[in-house]
Amino acid sequence: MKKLSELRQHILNILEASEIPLTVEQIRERLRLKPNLSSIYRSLLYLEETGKALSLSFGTPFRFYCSYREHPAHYLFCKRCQSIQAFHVCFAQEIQDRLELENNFTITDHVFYFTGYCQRCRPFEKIQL
Amino acid sequence: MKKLSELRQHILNILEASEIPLTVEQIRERLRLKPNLSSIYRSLLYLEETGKALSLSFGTPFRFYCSYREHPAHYLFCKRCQSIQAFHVCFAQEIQDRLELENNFTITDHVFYFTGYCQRCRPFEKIQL
DNA sequence: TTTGCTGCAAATTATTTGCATAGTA
DNA sequence: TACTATGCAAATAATTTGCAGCAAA
Repeated sequence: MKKLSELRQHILNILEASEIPLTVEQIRERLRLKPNLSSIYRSLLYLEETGKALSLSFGTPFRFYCSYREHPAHYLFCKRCQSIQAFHVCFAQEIQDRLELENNFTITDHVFYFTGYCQRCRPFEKIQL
Repeated sequence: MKKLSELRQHILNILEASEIPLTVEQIRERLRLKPNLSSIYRSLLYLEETGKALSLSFGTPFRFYCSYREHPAHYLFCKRCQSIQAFHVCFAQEIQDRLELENNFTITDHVFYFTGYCQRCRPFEKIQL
């Protein structure tokens, strides 16, 4: 019988306390006794499998994790400084039902984010390339 | 002066011919003379930097690439068989302007997909975990 | 001649896995 | 006792990088 161990519960609390998705490193920073990274990865896998958490990436090589309680949130991801802002306008539901019907698809989640340049990084936009 | 080399042009053609995003391996399959993977990665980086292509991931450890010509397309991604379907309802523009203004953010792209179970994999949904 | 593109091999990095140990019902 | 969680070290896999040779302006 699988259990929501102390570590898993702590990680879930951290995810629920954050408005934006966190990396594994950021989760570890927020844990007092620093568990092994593999334990964190395994905990996150468990939380995903039990539908308590969700992982996504913004095109970066590493993943971000968020709780379902905070979800559905949607994000602005800065391509330069990799900062994240959340916004809470969700119109996915409007088309979700139609998509499920038209495509014979069972939708469980969605991911929606914009990428670009945040306030600080706007001046650097034109410099790219 | 950087150039759209033959390889880069071929890769762009492949991306533009595909309705759904492709992995690096899938791109390589579609190229007659099989170039080195690192050359493909470098070409894709170039295409991204010049705003001709875009990469995303569906939570998988590997990335998918698509052309801007096909973009904005949006996807249904099956968590079980990893198949992709595209749909073309886009309502991002409606809120994009508002988000840019409210958050002092310059939006360049967006990524939007639903995950779940496709027609074939629906019977397996309940079996998970 | 200079600059940039490609192949090859090695390095890098996030993530996963095997195994031994510790914790818990 | 039996089962699950964790730490540690090693493995894996996608991607990146250094460098030499090649092609093009």
